This record gives sequence, C-alpha cells and structure tokens, in this order.
Amino acid sequence: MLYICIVNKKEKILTAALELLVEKGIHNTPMSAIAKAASTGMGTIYNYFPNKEILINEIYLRIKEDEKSAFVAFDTSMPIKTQFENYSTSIINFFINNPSYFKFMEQLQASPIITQESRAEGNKSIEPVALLLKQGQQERIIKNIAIDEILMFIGGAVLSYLRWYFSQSKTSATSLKNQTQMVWDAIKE
Amino acid sequence: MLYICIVNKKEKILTAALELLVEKGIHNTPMSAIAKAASTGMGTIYNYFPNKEILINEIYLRIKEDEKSAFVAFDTSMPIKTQFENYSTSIINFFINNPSYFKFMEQLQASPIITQESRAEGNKSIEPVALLLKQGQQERIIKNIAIDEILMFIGGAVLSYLRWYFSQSKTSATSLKNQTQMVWDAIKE
Amino acid sequence: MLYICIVNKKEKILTAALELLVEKGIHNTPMSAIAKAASTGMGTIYNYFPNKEILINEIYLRIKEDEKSAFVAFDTSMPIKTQFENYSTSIINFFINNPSYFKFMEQLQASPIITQESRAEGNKSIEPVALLLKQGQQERIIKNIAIDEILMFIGGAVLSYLRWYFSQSKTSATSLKNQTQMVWDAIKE
Amino acid sequence: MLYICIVNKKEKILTAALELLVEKGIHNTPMSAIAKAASTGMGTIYNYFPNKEILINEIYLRIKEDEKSAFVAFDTSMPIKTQFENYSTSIINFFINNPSYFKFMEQLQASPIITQESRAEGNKSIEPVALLLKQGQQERIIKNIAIDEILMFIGGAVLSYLRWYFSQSKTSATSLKNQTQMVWDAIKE
DNA sequence: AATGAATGAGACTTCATTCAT
DNA sequence: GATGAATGAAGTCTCATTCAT
Repeated sequence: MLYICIVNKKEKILTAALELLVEKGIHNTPMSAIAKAASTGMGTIYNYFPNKEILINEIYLRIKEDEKSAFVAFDTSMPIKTQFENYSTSIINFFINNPSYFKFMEQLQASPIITQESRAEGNKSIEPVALLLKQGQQERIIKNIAIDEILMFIGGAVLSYLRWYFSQSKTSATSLKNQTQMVWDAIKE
Repeated sequence: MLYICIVNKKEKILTAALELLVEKGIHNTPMSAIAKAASTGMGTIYNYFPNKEILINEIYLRIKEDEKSAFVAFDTSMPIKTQFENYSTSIINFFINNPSYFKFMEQLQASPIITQESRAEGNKSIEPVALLLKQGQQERIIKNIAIDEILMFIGGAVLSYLRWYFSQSKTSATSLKNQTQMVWDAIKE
Repeated sequence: MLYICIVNKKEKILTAALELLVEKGIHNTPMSAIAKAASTGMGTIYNYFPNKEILINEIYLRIKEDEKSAFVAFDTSMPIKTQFENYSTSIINFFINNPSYFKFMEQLQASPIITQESRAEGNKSIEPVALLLKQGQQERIIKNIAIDEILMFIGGAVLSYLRWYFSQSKTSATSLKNQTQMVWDAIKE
Repeated sequence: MLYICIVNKKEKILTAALELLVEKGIHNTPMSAIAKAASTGMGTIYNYFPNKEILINEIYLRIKEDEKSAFVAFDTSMPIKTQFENYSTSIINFFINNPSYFKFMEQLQASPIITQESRAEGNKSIEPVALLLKQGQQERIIKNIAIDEILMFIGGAVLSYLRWYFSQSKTSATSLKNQTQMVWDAIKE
C-alpha cells in the first residue's frame, strides 16, 4: 500500500472518530462504530492508536495544531489592540468554521481523558497571545493582572461566545463585534 | 426506621455520588461504587432515583438550588455596580467554598445527560441578574448588547476564573478583585 | 383485626396476583406489584405465602378447586354420552366465564414452577371423569384405550378449543357443539 | 476463521440454548449459562442474536423449519385418510425423535416471547394440512367445521398425546395407533 | 498491514426476600 | 399481624481490546 494510503487511513479514522464523538458523545461512540464510519477494521484502529483514550487525545492535539496554524502570526507593526482583535476574531472564526472542533472541546474541556501532557502541549497555542499581553502590559495598555488569569479569562469568553453562537438559530452580524469589544474593555487598562 | 434516617439516606447517596463523580468522572463511577461510598445496597439507590441519569440531574438541581439560596437578594437601593459586584463575588465564593460543585458543573455543563428540563429549571437562578442588567441598560450603565449574550459572557467569565482559581496552588488575594473588575469593565457602557 | 378481614386479605392477594400474572406474565409481575394491587405491604404477602412459587401454586390449586366445585356431580341415571357432554360443556363454560383462569393455566401448564404435589392434587378433579370413562368402556361405549391416554386427549381438546375460542373476536354459537361432537366421536367406540 | 467454524458457532449456541431452555426453563437459563454450555464468550452470543428474546424466537423458527422439512409432501394419489394418518404419524414421530423440540414448544406455546411474526411464519407449516382438510370437506369425508377450529383441535390432540407419551415410562406400541384413530374419528364426517 | 469474530469484565438495573418498626 | 425500606445476588447487555487469519 502506498504511503499516501496509510496517511489517508489514519486521517480517515481521526475524521470519523471526531464526527461520531461530537454527534453521539464519547460514551455512545464505540470503537466498532468508528471503524465502520472510517471503513476500516477495528484492528486497524489499534494499529495506529494503542487505545481509545490515546485516539481521543490525538484528536485533541490535532485540533490544537489546526488552531495554531489557522492563526497567522501577529503583525507586530500594528497597534496591540488591532493585533488582539485580529487574534480574537480569527480564533472565533476558526471554531465557527469548524463546529465539530468546538463541540469536541466543549465535551472534553473538563474530562480526565485529556492527559496533562496533551493539555500542556495544547497550551502552547496561546503562547504568542501571552507575549502580546505581556507587551501590552509593559506599554500600560493591558491591565496589570497575572497573564495566566487574563488568558483564562479570554479563553472563557471565547468559549462562552461560541456556546451562545451555536445555541442561536440566527446570529446578528454585530454579536462578534460586541464580544470583541467586551473582551477588550475587560482587559485594557 | 425514623424519618430522619430516611432523609439521611437520600442525602448520603447524593453526597457520596457527588464526591465520586467529581473525583473519578461520570463514566468511572459505577452505581456500585456510589452504593459502597454511601454505605447502602445498590438497590437502595434505585429506591430514590429511578436511574443513574436522574440521580445526576438531581445533583445538578440541588447545586442550582443551593446556588440560588446562597445569593442574597439584590439590594435595589444600592448602585447597580455594587449590586453586580455583590452578585459576582457571592457566586464565585459559593463555588470556591464548594469545590466539588464547581467540578461537577465543569464536567456536566455540556453533557447531554443534563436534560432540557433541568437546564430550564437551573437557569431560573440567573433571572434576577438578567433583570439587573436590563435595568442597567435602561440607565445606560450597561452596554446595549443582547441580555443573553451578556449573561453567557458573565457565566463564561465566572467559570474560567474558577478554573484558574482551582488550578493555582496559591491564589493572590487580589485575583478575585481583578476578575470582578474585568467583568465589570467588559459589560459597562 | 377480625377474622373476616384476614380472610379477605389473603383472598385479595390471590385475586390481585392472578390478575397481574395473566396480564403481565409471571416474570413481569414483581411481588411489589402484587402487594400494591392488593393494597397490602409486601411483608404481608410473606405472612401468608412463604415465597412467590408457593403463592403461584396456591393460585393453581384454587383454580382446580373452583373447577371441581363448578362441575355438578354426574347424574348416573343419564346415558353416559349425556353425562360426558354435560361434563365437557360445563368445564369449557367454566373457563369461558373465568378467562383469567384459562390464561393462568395456559401460562403455567408446562412450567416447572407448578410442583408435582400441586399437579397430583389438581388431577383429582378429573377422577370422576376417569370413572365415567371406565364405566363407558365396560359398557363398550368408549374406546378401549388407556384411561390416562383418553383423559390427556380430552384435556388437550378442551385446552385447544379454549385457545381457539379466546383467539376469535366473534364465536359462532355452534362451535362448542362442534367441539363436543368431535371429542365424543374421538372417544366413542 | 473458516466459514465452517462460524456456522458451527451459531449452531452450537442454538443447540446449547435449546438444551438448557428445556432443561431449566427460560427464566432459569441466564445467557451466561448458554455461553458456557456453548463454550463461547457471552459477547459472542450477542454477535449472532441481538438479545435473548430473538435467540429464543430463532430457536422456535428453526424447529418449525425442521418440522416442515421432516414431513414429506402429501401423496395426493392416496386416500385422504391415509394422507392424514401419514401426516399425523410423521409429526408425532418428529417430536418423539426430538424430545427437546417438544419440551421447547410446550414451554413457549403460550408465551408472549414468541412474536406475532414468528407465529405467523411458524403457522405456514400447517398450510398443507389445511388444504387437505378442505379437500376432505368437499368430498364430505371431513366434518363441516371451520378449518381453524379443526386445526386447533388436531394441534391440541398432538400436543396432548406427546405430553402423555413423555410422561409415561413405558409406552405401548399401540398408543400412537389409538391416538391417530381418535383424531380421525373426531374429524371425519 | 488489515481484518473483525471472539472475548469477558463490568456496567446498569431488577426484584425476591428480610426485618426493624 | 402489618408494613415497606433496605438489601445484594443475579440478570441482560455493551464494548474495549486481542489475535488468528
């Protein structure tokens, strides 16, 4: 089998698993169903992922990876507020365009299935934001609060906005603007 | 058996269940473990709760009930900002004083186990806040954004603060103040 | 409590149990349901019947008892054919008038729950018929076949007629006559 | 695994289940016991049969299938009485040679576990007999009674004969002849 | 590498029976 | 005698994982 096929097989499993996990929930998604949806045998999944938890962690890491690559690097020539707005908007649009990513994160955010390693790895995606905030604090644009606390605040705001977004049948065009405004007002000096 | 004993038995089950659920996660907490922890037979649990999901929903509702009663009514003679700070502080302290309540909510927030009925019932606890915000908007103190969106924002901020709080080994005394400040700055006009 | 009450209590239990057993089936009829239907506590049932199987056997014996008393003694001055027809008709009418008796027997006929003792006791109800048949054989009216075999044949015919009767929505008036005719033709010399 | 093995596994389960069901009764035969007797894991049974009831229905249908194939087609050149005797004898011998089939049918005849679909399917096995009887009625050899009623009568007679047969320790060679005689006398004009 | 039938531990749930009141 | 809450053994069924092919 060609290399490209093997890649496809692993990808197919990850994709099928994600789709089922967000649709049915983790504990209503047996490995057999994933195998079926990915058109593979159950044993094949175990060739790529030693067990179900590792498969799920890998999905988690893929999403975080994707999240990172979706955000184009900060343009440091721009004002911090602009940079922040760009980040905030792009991260939210990322999840709006990938609803299953959001549903997956919602479901697994607090789950003991995601290991400390995965979380640590995943948190790397916000490092650039931490740097931006730090710079903002030096310039006395951002409140002088522990970076961790601010980051958590922003994260919570993003999640809650998305939660609200997906619960609405129709979203006003201004809601994202409102959201960005609120977050900025919250963290700005 | 005395009436007081019967009450204790149900309470013991709810307490034991909560403790185990937050410690091990829902799907690593078999009913048998709950029975053992509550020092009852497994059948006894089913005398009080028709099934596991209903038991979990009842815990959810108990917490919401407790949450409501923990918050003393708004003192409408006070400025809106003060009222909001009181609310914000009391809700956060409530969960800080009941860490397992928070862990339970974290885990079940997005779970399909919590029924629509439970959620609707639970949401009643934020009605007074909605009213306060509406009044604040009329007085042009609060941003003119859909109440739903603001409420979701506040909820997300509270959760993320608590998440941060419990992840810290040592919390600075000012962090809660910072948090309250950020939220207020976010929603104020 | 008055004696009459105690009697009533036992009867109520037996009646409620019969009703539920034929409606839901033995294994969908918990003792708790019987207690509820009989408006007693579960413990009370165990005061009268050591366990569920004994309760069921007692119902069986009651029906057999009732069956015996429902059939008026043979009038030996009548022709044997007439006596047999009377018997056949009365036994069938007995079950037609007590459908739950029939449904109970259908369900428990072949069940290991009914003990050998109960069966032996129950078979006493057909002793007069055995005597009648014996007499008929001596008079060369009835086929010279082992009484046991004939009795089983008649029993099977009665059951199958009733089964057919209860499966019909509308029964022709002649069907019982046909049935009696068939059985008589079968056993007559 | 070879195809022949797979077939064997399903057959082994069906055979083991039948053996246990007739020996212990349905409700004293846990799936675990069937698995043990069939030398499989419990899960294997559920690979072939979605649940216990379906397993039992499949046994029922297998027996009916077997019953059909055991009876060679009517030889229409023979007199109706001969054809009927052949049928009657072959059906009884079928069950005498397969005692567990009989015990199974005895136990499940009136059970709600056997679905309407299974019953309908199973009843196909008596269609040829219905046709034979109809022809007999046209030739005025068989009594002019609803075919349904006659069929039920014959079925009851067969069952009761078998019941008697298996209750005897020693059976006279003539009993089957007697039985056939009785049934024929019952239904003949 | 790919497969999927086989496995059995373990989940949820029921219910006959007991026993303190 | 009457009660019914408490019990836990035992039932049905699921599913992560293995391994022979």
